[in-house]
Amino acid sequence: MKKKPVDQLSPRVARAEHALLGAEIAAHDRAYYQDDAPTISDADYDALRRRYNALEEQFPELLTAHSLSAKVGAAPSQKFAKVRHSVAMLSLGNVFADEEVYEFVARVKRFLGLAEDAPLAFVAEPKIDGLSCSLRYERGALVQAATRGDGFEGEDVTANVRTLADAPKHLRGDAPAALDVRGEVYMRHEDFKTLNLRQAEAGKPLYANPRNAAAGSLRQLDAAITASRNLHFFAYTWGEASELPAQTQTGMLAFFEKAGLPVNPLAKRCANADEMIAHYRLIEQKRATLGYDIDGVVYKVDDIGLQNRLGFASRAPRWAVAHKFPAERATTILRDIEIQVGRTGALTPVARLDPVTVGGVVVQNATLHNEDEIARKDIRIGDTVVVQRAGDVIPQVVEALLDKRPANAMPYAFPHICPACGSAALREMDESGAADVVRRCTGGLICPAQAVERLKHFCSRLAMDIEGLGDRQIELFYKQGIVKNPADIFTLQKRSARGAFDLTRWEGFGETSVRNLFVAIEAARKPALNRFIYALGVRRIGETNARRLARHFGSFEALRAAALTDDGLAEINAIDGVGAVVAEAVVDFFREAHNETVLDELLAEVAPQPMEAVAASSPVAGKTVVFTGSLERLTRDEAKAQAERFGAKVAGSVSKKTDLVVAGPGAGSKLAKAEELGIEVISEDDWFKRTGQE
DNA sequence: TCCCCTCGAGTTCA
DNA sequence: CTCGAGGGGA
Repeated sequence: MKKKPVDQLSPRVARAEHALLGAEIAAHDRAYYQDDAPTISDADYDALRRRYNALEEQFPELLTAHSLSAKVGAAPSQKFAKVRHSVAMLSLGNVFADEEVYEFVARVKRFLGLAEDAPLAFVAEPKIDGLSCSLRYERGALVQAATRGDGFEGEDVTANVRTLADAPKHLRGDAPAALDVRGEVYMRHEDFKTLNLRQAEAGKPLYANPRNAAAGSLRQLDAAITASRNLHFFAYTWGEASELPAQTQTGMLAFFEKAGLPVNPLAKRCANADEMIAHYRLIEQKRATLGYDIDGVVYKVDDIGLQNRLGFASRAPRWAVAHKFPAERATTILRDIEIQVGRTGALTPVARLDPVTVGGVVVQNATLHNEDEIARKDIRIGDTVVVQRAGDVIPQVVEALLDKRPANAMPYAFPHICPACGSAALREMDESGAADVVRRCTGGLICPAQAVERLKHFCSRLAMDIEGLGDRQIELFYKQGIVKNPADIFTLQKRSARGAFDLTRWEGFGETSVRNLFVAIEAARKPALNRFIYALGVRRIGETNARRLARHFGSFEALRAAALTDDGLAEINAIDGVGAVVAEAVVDFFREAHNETVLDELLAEVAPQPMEAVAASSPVAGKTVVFTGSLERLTRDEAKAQAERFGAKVAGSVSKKTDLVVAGPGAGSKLAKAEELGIEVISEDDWFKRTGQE
């Protein structure tokens, strides 16, 4: 059915269609997000969405009728219980080039204090493109299975995993009292094909790729459906274990195999980087004939003792890395370049593309990063461009194909005024005269785009976490003029009661949802100090720096008072991890006259909670430690990593700020200095005892 | 002064 | 998830 262009509709017809579309999209959203069973194709869904948005653009009054917005991205499915992983399921670092593999090996050796040419064995195994799962075995019996989730908490899919032939109910032979077996649930190509044929016959939607099919099949309410999907499993690592049956990765794989768990046959022990890369090439060659999807090769240090010594950097283990196959690419036409204005005024160019499938996903937008990026790649509107999904997720424009460029294509002129408020958009210079890569709107307080983005940030999950005040609601409230700054959120109810406006008459805000919104707002009146500081959106103050400030000052008043004095600037600057630039940003924020007013208004409504004193969770927390002499059980890097894990700060030299010196044999001047200053000196063994490691 | 790591900010899609 | 830049150790 061909629909009339939106600009030919009467407002009445538009309203009716908008309402119908809203209901339809909401139903699809529910099917997709909550039931894991999309009822239409992505393309059809996108068409509905586009039409819906076009209606709103043409008839802005429809924005008040937003029954849809409240539901999008709403609470995840409740049908699976949550499972907390006792050992987190982390992701891996990625490398793409051979060169980086050599660097990885060198980095590992350096951390372990090994010579460059010292022997060190790794295991190389295919990286299966499925979904990670943790299978808990107690006394050899499968008792629970959980998805990865966010790495810390997943979903309980025990009933479904029990239907997998690859997941034995009982392990063969001797098994530890408790063992989390981890691996990948995946679907083979032939099963994927059969499944989609069946879906098509039943008039059901097709799965985009085997991974989605595996994910959709595992997260079924009815385990009988999972059983019919013929999912497979490879074991390749473990989480919590009462005891380990082996001391190496290869040993563990052998144990898995003996216990009746499938292990990928292409896992191979390699003596050095050259062998690892050779095995990568071999796997790459076999990729097409494996019968299942893989997206790279994983290298792990074989020795588990060494794995433990290496430990984890912030997000990923130091002892493993994924060598990814080159990202899949596609070509499409760049129709337009749109400029978005961020909370800090940053102008970000986004490419609007003709829809194209890349790696099983339809891509229509891709970030172009910044002005220089567009110029460097000489990307022009109308160009045929190559698109890839970086790290498998974020689409990016790789290059423009010059031989397909339309003759009239002009170099892209990046706007020098803000598209939202018309203010000049400038690139800040640092002292050396180098221009910042980002061009920023200077409209600051008068720019509506920045104001809205700041409000969204204020309400967001990691900040004030006000449920019911999502992006759409904030845009609406701002547009309607009832929320202009953060304090306005907290006076909504009062003003509503006075009859300044009636939310319940705005479609999409029934009495219940308005009541819930007000409850959520009330609940946000006593935020944790760190969240409150983060919510203010001070430049350069993200989650971590906000926490550092909160911990140091303990109360908002203390922070604010300090920011207004010169000594305060120095004090902020002295906080570990906070330097001159960040301290300056904090002080600038509090000294801005408009911010003072906004803060006063906000603090009349909200009481950020003082922080409890920094928890002394370990005996060395908060202490400054110096390691000296030759350590026999730890390398310097390890010692440092350990100390930081226990909340201590590591310094390179002994001063009166030092709390503890850990001295090995041969300690010289540092030890003497420590004794001179009367600082406590302990041995390496004492360190292990002190930190409760033995 | 250089280099490495961490942090902030911005973004996509399903 | 990635890029750029700040912070801090060498």
